[in-house]
Amino acid sequence: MSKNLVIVESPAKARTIEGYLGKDFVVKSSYGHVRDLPKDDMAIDIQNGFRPIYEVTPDKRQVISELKKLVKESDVIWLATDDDREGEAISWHLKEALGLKDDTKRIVFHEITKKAIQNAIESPRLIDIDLVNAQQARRVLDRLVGFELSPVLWKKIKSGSSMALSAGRVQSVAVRLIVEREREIDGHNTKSSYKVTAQFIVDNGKILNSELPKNFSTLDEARAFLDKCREAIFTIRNLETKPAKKSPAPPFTTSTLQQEASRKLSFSVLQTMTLAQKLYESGKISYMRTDSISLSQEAIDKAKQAITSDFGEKYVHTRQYKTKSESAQEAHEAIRPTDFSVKTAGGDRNEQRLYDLIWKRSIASQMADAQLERTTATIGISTTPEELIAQGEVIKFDGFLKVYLESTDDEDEESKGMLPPLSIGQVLNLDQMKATQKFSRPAPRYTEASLVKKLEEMGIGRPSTYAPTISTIVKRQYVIKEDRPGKERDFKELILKQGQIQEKTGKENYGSEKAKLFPTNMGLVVNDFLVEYFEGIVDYKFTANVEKEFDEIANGKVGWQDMIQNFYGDFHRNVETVQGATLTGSKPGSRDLGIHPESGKKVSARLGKYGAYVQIGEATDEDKPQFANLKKDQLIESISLDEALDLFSLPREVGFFEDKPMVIGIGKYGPYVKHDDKYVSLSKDDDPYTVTAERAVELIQQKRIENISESIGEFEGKLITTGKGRFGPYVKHDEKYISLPKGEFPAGLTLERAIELIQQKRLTESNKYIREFPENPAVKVVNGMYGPYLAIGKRNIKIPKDVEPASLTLEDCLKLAGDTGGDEKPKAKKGTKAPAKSTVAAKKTAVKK
DNA sequence: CAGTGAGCGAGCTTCCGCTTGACTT
Repeated sequence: MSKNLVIVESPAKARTIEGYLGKDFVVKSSYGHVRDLPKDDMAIDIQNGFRPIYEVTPDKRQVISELKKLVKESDVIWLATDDDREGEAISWHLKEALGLKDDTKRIVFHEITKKAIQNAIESPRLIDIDLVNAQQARRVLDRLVGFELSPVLWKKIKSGSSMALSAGRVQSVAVRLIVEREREIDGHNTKSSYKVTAQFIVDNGKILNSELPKNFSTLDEARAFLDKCREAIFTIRNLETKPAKKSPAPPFTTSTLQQEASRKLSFSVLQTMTLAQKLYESGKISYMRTDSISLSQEAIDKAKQAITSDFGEKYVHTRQYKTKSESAQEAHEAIRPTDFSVKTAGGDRNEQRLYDLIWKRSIASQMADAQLERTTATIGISTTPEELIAQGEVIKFDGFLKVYLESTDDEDEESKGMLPPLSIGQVLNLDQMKATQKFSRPAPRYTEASLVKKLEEMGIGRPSTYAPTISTIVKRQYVIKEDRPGKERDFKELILKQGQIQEKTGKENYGSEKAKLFPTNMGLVVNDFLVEYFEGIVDYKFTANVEKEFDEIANGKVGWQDMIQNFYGDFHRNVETVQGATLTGSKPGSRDLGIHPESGKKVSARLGKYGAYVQIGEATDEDKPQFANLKKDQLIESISLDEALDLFSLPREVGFFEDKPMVIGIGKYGPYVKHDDKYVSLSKDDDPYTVTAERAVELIQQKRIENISESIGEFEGKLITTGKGRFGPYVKHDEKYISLPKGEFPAGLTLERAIELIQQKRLTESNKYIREFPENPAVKVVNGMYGPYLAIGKRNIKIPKDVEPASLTLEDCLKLAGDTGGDEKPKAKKGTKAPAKSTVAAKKTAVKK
């Protein structure tokens, strides 16, 4: 009986598969990639065919050493990493790192079913070195681009270790999309037109809504039309009923899951992925990082069963969806429940909500089309050839909509409702007709999820990187995700009622944004720089083009080094040129705004180390130039001279309080009110440029209240006091301090609330220590944020999953401490700095062993 | 705790893609 070791990428997958394979098989996981280029060194021998110098990733050393042990004990090794470019490379790296033979068995499967695994075991192949080379080309290209481009930004735009700038094939395009969308919106020319709608009352008091297919471009035209309708007779000229159908959407991929969870549940892409990961680890859903929309036959059969038992057989319509995406690699199934008969996922509320979404979408994908009937009524007007149109929709058979209709949070599909009974020739009674001014809208700003959608459409990035890419561009402060209030505008409306036309002006709010991505000044500057000097890299088609070349490598038609050489020549020359050149034109991120009307000095907006600012005068002037920061949200490229000069109105006196002046300013720690030599920070919602004296007084008084400690009552015979200390506002009772939760202040704190907080704190305290030992008070079993751990003196030791923390004895604890005890190696100090790196990393070829 | 931005230059930073568990009041 031979012993088998199967290596997959994910531990959850390993657990499942082990169950399918029986006793002779041990299934372990590599936890993703095990070797990579070192983090802080180019590690590519450019002179020698771009030879990459890999190392076992530090956090994978243990994985590798454990796998090595198992390899020794096994007769047959099966490399079962994902069936895509990265997966093939992981197998190859495993082979190299574990010292396996070239003929090690490589197996692949696209679904985690017993049958699929057994089939795979029956038809092993060898590692596909061409595919591995395509991955190496991808890796080397990304490293070259990232590690040569980023330093150009440090040199030409801003350097500094905190919030370092960076550029890369994926992130820079993501930023570009956001920047260009913002400019599109900025340049949008709002046009208005007048939309005509009419409401009729039919025999039995029911209402018929209709509209004119065309809009009028001016108020006068709209008025002329309504004028004609004043005395008109309205007749049904035509009634047409057509069957229609709606089909369900395919089951989720990573990207569509992120979009839907964003729209329906308002989750961020990171939140969605974290929840999905939990569902995956607890065995509730299939793998969540996938670009495939197909389901295993087994899953389809199970879905069919579930639909039949829940809704009946006529609701079943199984389908196999095929991806339209060229970049899809389809190593996994679409995202689906592992068991369709399970409707609850356990875990917290949001896990359940996400699971519900996945369940519904997967089930719906295997359900019948909805059958509809659309009725169109054409309404003639006796005084003009124009016609009004009324449309209604009736669901004849709900099909998959049954699953969606159950959901309360589905609002994207507004149903049109039914038309009242009508007949041709019927004369209608006009209740009122309106011509309402409508404004054209610019393209919408990106949300995280719509950005992911766009990137996916362009074939940029992978399911595993969508969420991290967004984190990167936010962390670099190229973009910011936030809400912004809208503006108000007037709109005109003409109303025809009882033969009279009335003109009305209404107000509407427009342009308010929620959780949208906006470019920052830094994002604009870095993007413009890259577009100007490295257009080839931030070109939207760059990834698509290199992907084609990677495919050729994978097909064995092109050598990977040749491909990289071909790319690198021009790219590197360009890097050198831009590095060395004094940039033509003005410094990136600088813009002249005009002349200061009083002093005649030049006014300019620039990007500095601390952000964007406006400067009056030149550094070379006799007297020093004056500076002022731009407000949050103000962009260098769009600030006007007036807005810029307005920034110099700080610090300003807003008024007096208790005979002393209050001064508003902006300091190192943000906007403040200074009064009686004491500073009070403004709140986030206060604009220092417009804040009033009343508000300033309020802030000063609020601060006083917070700082004064006062007793608010007694509890268990001891005083409860509130106050503000080093760590913020607190409640104190029995010599113990409790920090107030965010948003709560001592000022409004009731005795009841204070007692609640004290009891809450006791509860968590009592839950915290799972076990204590009177014999040895230094040893405790503690419930920590990341699970139970053992605290012995100053050391903390994680308690293994298979140990029940509540039943540990003191001896167990000491043993646990002894097992994992002490031999922590001090990290080898990073070598004293190597001689200055030449521009290329040729030197690093010196063997690393 | 309540000012800084240029320039002089050393020394710091960085990519994309695959995975989860390490941080502990």
